[in-house]
Amino acid sequence: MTDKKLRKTKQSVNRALLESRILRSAEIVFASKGFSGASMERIAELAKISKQNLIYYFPNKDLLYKRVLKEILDIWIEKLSFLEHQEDSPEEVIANYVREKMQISRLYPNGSKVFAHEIISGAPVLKEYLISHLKPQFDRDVELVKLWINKGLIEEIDPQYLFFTIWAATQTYADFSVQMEVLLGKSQLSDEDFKRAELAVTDLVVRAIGAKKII
Amino acid sequence: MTDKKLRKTKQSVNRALLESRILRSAEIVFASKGFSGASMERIAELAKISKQNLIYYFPNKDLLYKRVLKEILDIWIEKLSFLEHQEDSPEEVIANYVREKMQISRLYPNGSKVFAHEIISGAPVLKEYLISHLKPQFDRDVELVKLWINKGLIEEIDPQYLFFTIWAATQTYADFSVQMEVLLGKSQLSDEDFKRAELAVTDLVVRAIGAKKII
DNA sequence: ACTATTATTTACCAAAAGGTAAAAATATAA
DNA sequence: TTATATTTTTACCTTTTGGTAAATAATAGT
Repeated sequence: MTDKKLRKTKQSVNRALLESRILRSAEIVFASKGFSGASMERIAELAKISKQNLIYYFPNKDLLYKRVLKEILDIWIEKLSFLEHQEDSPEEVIANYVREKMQISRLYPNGSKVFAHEIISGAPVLKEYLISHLKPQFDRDVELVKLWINKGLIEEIDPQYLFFTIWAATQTYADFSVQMEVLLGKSQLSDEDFKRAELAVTDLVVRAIGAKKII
Repeated sequence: MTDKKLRKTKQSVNRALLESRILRSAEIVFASKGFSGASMERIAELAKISKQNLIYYFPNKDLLYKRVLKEILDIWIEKLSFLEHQEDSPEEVIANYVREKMQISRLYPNGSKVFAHEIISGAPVLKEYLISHLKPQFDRDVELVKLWINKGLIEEIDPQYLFFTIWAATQTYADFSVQMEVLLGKSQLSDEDFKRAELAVTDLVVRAIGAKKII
């Protein structure tokens, strides 16, 4: 008997496709309504299946919510490793970091919003994760920045608040996009807008840490 | 007959007190659960009255929500007028602006969070307000910054993105406070933390616009 | 003291929503 | 082709919740 799980049967392929379609739909609904405001009915509707069928794939709302959160966290972990490019100069590392973070806001606005809702609500689901995963990485990254300062590579700046600022300044392009659209008089932020934003934020941070301007 | 509305009878005093107690409770619940997740029952419970009694004061949830939003917007309008201190230097104006915005995050974290939930959710209630009130003020403020640049008072910087960054960097101390608490290893952010954050953000922005450091 | 107004409680309801159970339909393995 | 496993649909149930209606209590005005 061939392995049930690994064989790419018609069913297993469809299942994978459908699951990711559901996750995308869920992301959209959670982003725009928050956990409580998101209904399984609405998520199912977006995914073009029945509510009962949705429940067949994700037995309950909590589980679905956690899966959506996990997806965006996985992306962050994968792309936002501050220490991977230690050989680069501080400017390059930071510029790259800002670029990656901004890319995520661009490519995964809904996941970012779900995360934002969760944190603003007091991180009822993610608090443990923040403690066990994010904090250790944060502490390491802070140490690296301190090292840069001690070596005189960048200006004296509080590393912790530097990170908070970078996160806020990049995350805002996902979370507060509606406000920006209104203020910029556009119905949607364009690639151009994101490119300019990326430059503006990078520039601002690089200037602030006293590193040379890049370009 | 003396004016019913203006006389400070026992009832009218209690009413005012109770209404503000309700609004504070509502703010807390909307902040931590979002609009849909907030129940009238829970708000009433926090305000120590019955649900029916709550409904007597605020006939429906939408209205209550709008009142909570209005409160925080009024505070912002009152405190965040960029043009009021035109006689000051750019550094002073911006430093003052950052300080005020940070104060609001400090003093009204729940209102700030309610606003954040609303915007992240696509501003279903506030969109019109943003267009009619915020945009005009934004446009004026942007013009002032452009003037500064043209006069050579500050470095060339994109004014729009400068504002987005300031807002994000200050707002984050209200919205993402839980994340910071975890990362800083504290159960609550202290006055000291906010003071340091204020300095860090001010410093960062002031450096970035190429103005002299203030202290 | 009596009346009118305001505040609070009690009783109730309809809609929404998460979820269970089981039948029916479809696909896969032999 | 037939038995088995997977997927989808149908029917239904319970809890939560925003809200209505009306009775009761408390306060204010005369």
